[in-house]
Amino acid sequence: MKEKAIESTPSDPGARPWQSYNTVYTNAKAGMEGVDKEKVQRVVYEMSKGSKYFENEARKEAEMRQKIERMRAQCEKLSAAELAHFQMLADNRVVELEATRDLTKIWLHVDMDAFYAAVETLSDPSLKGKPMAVGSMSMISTANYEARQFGVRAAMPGFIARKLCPELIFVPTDFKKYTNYSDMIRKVFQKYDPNFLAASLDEAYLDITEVCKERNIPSDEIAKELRTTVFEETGLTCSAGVAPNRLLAKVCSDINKPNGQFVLPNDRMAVITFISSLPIRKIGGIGKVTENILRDVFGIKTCEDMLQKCGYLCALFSRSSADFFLSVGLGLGKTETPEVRMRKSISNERTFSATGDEALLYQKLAELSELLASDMKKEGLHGRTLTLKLKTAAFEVRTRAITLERYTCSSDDILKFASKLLKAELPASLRLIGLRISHFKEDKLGAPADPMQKTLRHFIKEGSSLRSDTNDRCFADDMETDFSIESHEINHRELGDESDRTDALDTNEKDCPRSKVCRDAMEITTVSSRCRGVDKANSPSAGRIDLIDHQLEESNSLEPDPSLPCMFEVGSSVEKTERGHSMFHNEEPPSSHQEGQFFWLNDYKCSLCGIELPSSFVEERQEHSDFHLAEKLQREESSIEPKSLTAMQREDPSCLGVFDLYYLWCNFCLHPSTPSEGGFRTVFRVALRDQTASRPKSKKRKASPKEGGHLPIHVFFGKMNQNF
DNA sequence: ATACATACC
DNA sequence: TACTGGTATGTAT
Repeated sequence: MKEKAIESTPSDPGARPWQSYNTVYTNAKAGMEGVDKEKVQRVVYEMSKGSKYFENEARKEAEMRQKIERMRAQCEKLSAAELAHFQMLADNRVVELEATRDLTKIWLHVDMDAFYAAVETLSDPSLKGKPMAVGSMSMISTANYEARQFGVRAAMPGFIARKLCPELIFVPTDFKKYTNYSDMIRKVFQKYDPNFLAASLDEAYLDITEVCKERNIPSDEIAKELRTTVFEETGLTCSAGVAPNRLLAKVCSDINKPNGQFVLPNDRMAVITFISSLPIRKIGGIGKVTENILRDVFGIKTCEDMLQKCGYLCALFSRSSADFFLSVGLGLGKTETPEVRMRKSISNERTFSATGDEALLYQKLAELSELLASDMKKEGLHGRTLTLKLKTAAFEVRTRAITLERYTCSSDDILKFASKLLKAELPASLRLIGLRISHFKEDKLGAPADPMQKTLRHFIKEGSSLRSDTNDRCFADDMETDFSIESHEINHRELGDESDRTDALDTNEKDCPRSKVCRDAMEITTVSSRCRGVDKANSPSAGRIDLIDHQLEESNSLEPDPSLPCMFEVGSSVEKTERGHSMFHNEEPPSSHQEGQFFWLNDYKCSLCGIELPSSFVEERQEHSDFHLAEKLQREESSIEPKSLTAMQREDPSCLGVFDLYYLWCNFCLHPSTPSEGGFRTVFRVALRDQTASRPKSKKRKASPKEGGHLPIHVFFGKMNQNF
């Protein structure tokens, strides 16, 4: 009796189960061309099979299949009339979208090659040439190109990666390091487009239209030059894509990765040709699920297919989704630089080994609340909507949200409501808890909501270029606080000690380019005012405001360094006292520091001598700022809490309130590394000089006349990272 | 306004 | 042993 051997073929659904287990990291990435994909998939499958994670992935996959089936059915039950209707709608929309095509801009997308891994290789050159991954056994952030040859990829758990590549070297992530390098490359980007858009630590979009025009250099040479400069500055390679819009530029930067570039000319036919054969998955915003849906429901594989099926797309998707798909089909994308990019939420989450221990869970929640509140304070954010995120031991994600009566940034509030939300979900075995705050406070006009809060405008002379006439409505005339405005020219001497002042600056100029910057800043007209409306000596509002009005655009000499957001003055501005602390509170400043000289802190490191702040300094300052904030809030009760900058304040810093400034000083200056995300658009710099505090017993400095409980603030206008 | 899903790095 | 963390946005209710 002859029986046919049961032979598995690729069409047998159960024969090669690994083929159907696709995750983000089984997808191809730059540098994975020669990889045995079949083998990688098999290993990934074998390592994952049977786990909770795997089961959840299977569940998600099934849901996706269901969705696809639903949409298929929807397609089929479309009548001929309906189809004709949507087809017409779609055709019209395509014409409308085509009319928006803008080929006048040249966008460049820069993407560092294996950024984290490359940085780590710089710090430890022995890693060069060896397969290496940044991350842990749980998760890999980045793999270098050697590791990618084994199928090891970002977003792959380390233990699977090790299976694929037993000799793989793991390096733990060190965000501080990457942020440092990120600041360096952004400094380069800024030269080509001061308003460039940072997409992440290692990616940015630059509008190079102007540079190309001004220097009369083709875009490919600009790209080449930029990449060379980045390499010279950092030793890191990057790839670039040039195209008429950001969507295409992003696609282009991936084409000749690593260490390459691709230019798509500003020509409609070139764009159409380019896009037509492009697989939709290459487009940013189209991920695994969308790819599957578009392929399995509509048979769409390339961007060209989007236009082919535009009638169906308009029939089955929302307006915004359909528009996006049609735009992709036309090769359209954003070409303008957004005015301001405001953060919309802030969150944190932690994964831990799954537990149902409620005390433990509440403890984690408390930790997250503290963390979140502190992050919010750093950015001056106040939000109304709190979202609790949970991941069960089975990897199911749940979110529970509540919108509060009033805005808050207090960890007590957060914990209180987060606990309520959590309580309703217990008992549960959880492996992750997260908290998010959104719905931030911002009144549309960007004015301080506190009528008692003086804005910088109050301290600016009539006719000053910073004064904008449009907004006097913000400030009632009947304010109790009275500011006597005294205006005077200010020179070096007034800001520092009498002795050796000029010499100090001159001697140090070569070694410390910063000192030049500061000297220029000091040669500017100052307006100072005195507030006597608030009695408390310590109150931030009882300060004398010294406003140094300065037009950055007209003076390149004050070009601020975005990676050095915080400025202090040796010997006077930063001292260890009740309300101020010095880097050098237990010792004399190093000899490289001159009395009255300004220096800059970057990641708590001094720009002059590189000395690092003692951690006690950081902690003390944190407490200090919290103390004052709490005190202020308590005192002000009803009204106004400090906040992040509004669009208007960015535009016109004279809208800034005194409390806002104080807040910025407390919470921003103390966290100089905070603003490294995002571009460089914001318009000013703040430093506070506390003359009321008692002087340390420094031999170099005699106690200077006290200012009778006033708290002077120096404000330097200049460009700065937009995210603070 | 809330819940959940998708996407990106 | 072990499958992240932070932000934005779309979709559905």
